Amino acid sequence: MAKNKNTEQKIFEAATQLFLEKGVDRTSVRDIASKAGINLALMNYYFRSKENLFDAIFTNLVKENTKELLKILDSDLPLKEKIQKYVEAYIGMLSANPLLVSFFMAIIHRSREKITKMTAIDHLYGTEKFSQQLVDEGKAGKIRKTDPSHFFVDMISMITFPFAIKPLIMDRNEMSEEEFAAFIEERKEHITQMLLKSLMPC
Amino acid sequence: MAKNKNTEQKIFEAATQLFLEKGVDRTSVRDIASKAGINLALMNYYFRSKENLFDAIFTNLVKENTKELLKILDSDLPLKEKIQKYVEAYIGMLSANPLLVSFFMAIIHRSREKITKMTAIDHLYGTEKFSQQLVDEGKAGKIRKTDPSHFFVDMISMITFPFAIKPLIMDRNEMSEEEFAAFIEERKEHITQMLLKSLMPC
DNA sequence: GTCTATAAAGGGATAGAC
DNA sequence: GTCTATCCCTTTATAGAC
Repeated sequence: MAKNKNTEQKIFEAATQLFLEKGVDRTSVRDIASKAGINLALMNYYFRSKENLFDAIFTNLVKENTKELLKILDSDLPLKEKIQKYVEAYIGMLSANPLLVSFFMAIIHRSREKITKMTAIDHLYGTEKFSQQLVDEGKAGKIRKTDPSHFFVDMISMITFPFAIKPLIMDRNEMSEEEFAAFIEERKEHITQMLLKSLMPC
Repeated sequence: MAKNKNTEQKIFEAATQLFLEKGVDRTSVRDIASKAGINLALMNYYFRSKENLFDAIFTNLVKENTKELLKILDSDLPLKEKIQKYVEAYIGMLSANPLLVSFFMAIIHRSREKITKMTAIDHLYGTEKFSQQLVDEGKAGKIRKTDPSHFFVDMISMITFPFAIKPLIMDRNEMSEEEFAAFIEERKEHITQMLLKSLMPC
């Protein structure tokens, strides 16, 4: 841990990394203190409890990583361009944070009860303007009439799911890390085409 | 727990249910013993350790629930019919076991290191015959030339991912359990059409 | 095969000195 | 704000009686 950070930051960053890698329930407060280079009493001093620290980290991870994505969805870009930009930005973000999806999936299972009460999830599933755009263009006959709920689910499924099952994909296709990265890179164009094709009236 | 089961079964079934609901790391051996109506020493007598019990349960869950799906993928059905049957059977199976995907996602995160060594995952990602079929029909000009790796990932992403994020979908779309079930039911036809359309030469 | 009792380790959290 | 020492609880696993 770098010295030019305050203690709170050091704890926060050490815990973030450990939670992402080992999972919340397999990371002890002692692990966090050790990685942060402090003692375990300080975690309680700054964050009151491990669960409270987890809440803060979860919120931060969601907000930090979805900012750009929400901007795209809420922009005035034309529909097809918006889809292309969103897919590209989302996959780009996940490539830079390859454990994020798997971690979120684990958290949804772990914290089913409280997750919908955490306001951060607003950032994970924002569709209002985008949905309206889909409906409008469907009515105008520019695209095939499309149910926005299904379309949005299709889109985020194809974008994110491969990251969640990365170990399986790599193993079954005998891929190296580089090959997996290339596979994911291919999906930017692949998913965009798939989605746009589904919108075509034909 | 029913009395007409032997102790090993009672432990196995109690643990399966608890692991699915609370997660492996949030379930204690005491929880399992209590739910099974026995004492905690018997878990070690029959399964040696909690981790060993988990391995057995994971393997069983995968094998039991993928049997029919593999049969379809390995059958001699024509491609389009096979896709339709697979999507329908997969969604049907997951609707009957709504926590399965979320549990698997959590396990992939928890057990990244050993998961590819567990032979059960062969059952989760079997594509040989199906891949060949896609390649063959592409060469024959019956469908658009299609990369089977991407196609298979698209398919299982759209089928399974919505179950993993069920709490988010329900919350953001203000759905009841029944409405979510209906949404999922709609996806059988929706996903099939989406996949078939992507194969069309047009 | 099933039980009680307990060992041995690790967990989160806090008291109190500095 | 940071530390050491410690409390107290829960965990997994085992020993040994029945």
